[in-house]
Amino acid sequence: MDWNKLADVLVPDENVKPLEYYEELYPARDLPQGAQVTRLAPSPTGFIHLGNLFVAIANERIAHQSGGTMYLRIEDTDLKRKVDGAVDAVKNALRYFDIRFDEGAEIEGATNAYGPYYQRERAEIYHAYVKDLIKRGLAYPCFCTEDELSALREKQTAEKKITGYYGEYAACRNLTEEEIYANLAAKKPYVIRLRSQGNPENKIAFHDEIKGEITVTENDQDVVILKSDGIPTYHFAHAIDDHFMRTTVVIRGEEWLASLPIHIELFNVLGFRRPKYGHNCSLQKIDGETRRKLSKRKDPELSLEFYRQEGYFARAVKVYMLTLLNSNFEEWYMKNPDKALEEFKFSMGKMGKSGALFDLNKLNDISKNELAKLSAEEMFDFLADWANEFGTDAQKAYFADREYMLKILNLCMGIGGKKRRKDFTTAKQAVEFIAYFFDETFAPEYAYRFDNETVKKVIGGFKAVYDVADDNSAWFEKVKGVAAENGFATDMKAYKANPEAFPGSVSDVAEMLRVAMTGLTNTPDLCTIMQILGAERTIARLDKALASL
RNA sequence: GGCCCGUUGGUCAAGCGGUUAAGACACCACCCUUUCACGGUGGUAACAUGGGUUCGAGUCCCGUACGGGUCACCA
Repeated sequence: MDWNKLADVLVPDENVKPLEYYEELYPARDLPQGAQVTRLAPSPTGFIHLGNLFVAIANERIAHQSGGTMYLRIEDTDLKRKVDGAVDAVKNALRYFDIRFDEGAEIEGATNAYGPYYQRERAEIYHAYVKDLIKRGLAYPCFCTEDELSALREKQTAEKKITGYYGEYAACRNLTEEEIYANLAAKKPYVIRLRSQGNPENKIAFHDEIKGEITVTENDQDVVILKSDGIPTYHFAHAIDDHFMRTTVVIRGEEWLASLPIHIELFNVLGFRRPKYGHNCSLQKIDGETRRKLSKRKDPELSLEFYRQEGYFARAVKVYMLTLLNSNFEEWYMKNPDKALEEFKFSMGKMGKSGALFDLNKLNDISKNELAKLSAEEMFDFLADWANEFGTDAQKAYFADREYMLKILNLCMGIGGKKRRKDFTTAKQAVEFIAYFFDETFAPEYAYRFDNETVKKVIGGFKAVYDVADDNSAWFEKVKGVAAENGFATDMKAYKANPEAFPGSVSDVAEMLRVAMTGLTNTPDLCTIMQILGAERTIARLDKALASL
């Protein structure tokens, strides 16, 4: 077999440059000692979810805290899945979470010296190396059809053999020169496969940056490296691109662990030095009885876009991701609540070895705490931005009167008090929560824990003495007065000591008034709410509540 | 099914041969309290399982079970 001739026929010289050319075009990066080069390499499906962000944050930290570089590469080798605008979607989603790329696809102002960053535009490089492999007898054309391959798979399954294209099953591996040229002359479509030299009996010890020492078996699959359209498969593109883009660390989901043997062989055969790998466990979710990894298809609610729509505070999501990513982050953050997240020393070794279950409770708690750090003005902007993009018209209108809204926010956030309140978890929830401050959206569902007669007496009694000019203590004295008139305990200690002696306490009286005013049982200080609403609307609401009884 | 990875409270998790087995979220109770919150204190609750090794095992080894991942001209 004349491999040189075959290589020339399959990949004519005029289509590629000598291999040294590429090595010179993409020289080793000039970076300080220890600096890491990482990347995010999504396929442009337009869908980016929490798992992507999870990996992105890890890659970003590893690169930037070492003084290195992170770039964005687009794995668009599968045109069936390509979606227009997907690259912008990825960039926007990540920018929302403050993940910045130093170079790569669509990254303006960067040198982008290692591009192109779209794999489809890198065909020439792949072809040059495919040609080299063919010359060396390490790759060959395969003319098997899809039907033949699935027939093979069925046969192997029936015989309980390992499925795949390997060894004796690799029919095209040993095609004669005549057969190959005949097939080519007949214009049969073909792919290029690797002629694997491995033996799965051989185990290789491998150090994974996250999982530690693991064992992998040698690859013996003659995997496709170039598809019939001349575009490489992921495996081949990964080896070529991460070599020439001079990636030093590849952090990717653990679903790639299974194909690591292929990648190891590819790097060996190409004569490239491997990057370090860290295979990180995928985020999981409970699906009925079982837990499983987050999937694009099944979990659209875990799309990053979902978090924007819900109005999650970006920093909160990031903090949550970090607590899942590095087990010692949470402790560090508790000790250093005011430091920049970037000051935390991120380490791959601290990444979990088993998949974490996504916990909305925890995220919500973090969100409340993060949001409680904002000023009223910052909160205004955050909520207004969300409402403008996702809110109803009525909700957008909330923000027309800035002074009024700031009063509400100061109250709801507990600004000026000893301790901040933590009523808000997301922009959406917050905007819905404050709906009762606006008559257009005030739609109470009164639910009292006392009978109508009592409620009527309480609300009526309070209305009779209410004066908008009262300060907080005068106001509360009146609430107590109403309580006393109706036999309710005005002293919590006395009430607790002997609850049977009273129908309820001031607390219950306040709750009735609160429900009447807001429709809710948990709102900030009622007195201030009445002040913000003003005398006229307060009376109107009390009347409305009375009327409903 | 083959191969790989994993298994500490409901959830996230510390732990690297000797601990009363941390902490956070959630939950419960109590305290504080001028209503709602915030906050504080305390509580319930865990090493999948069977064998080894060892004076001693959550920690090391082997098996079992269970869970996850993967076996494409998708990434």
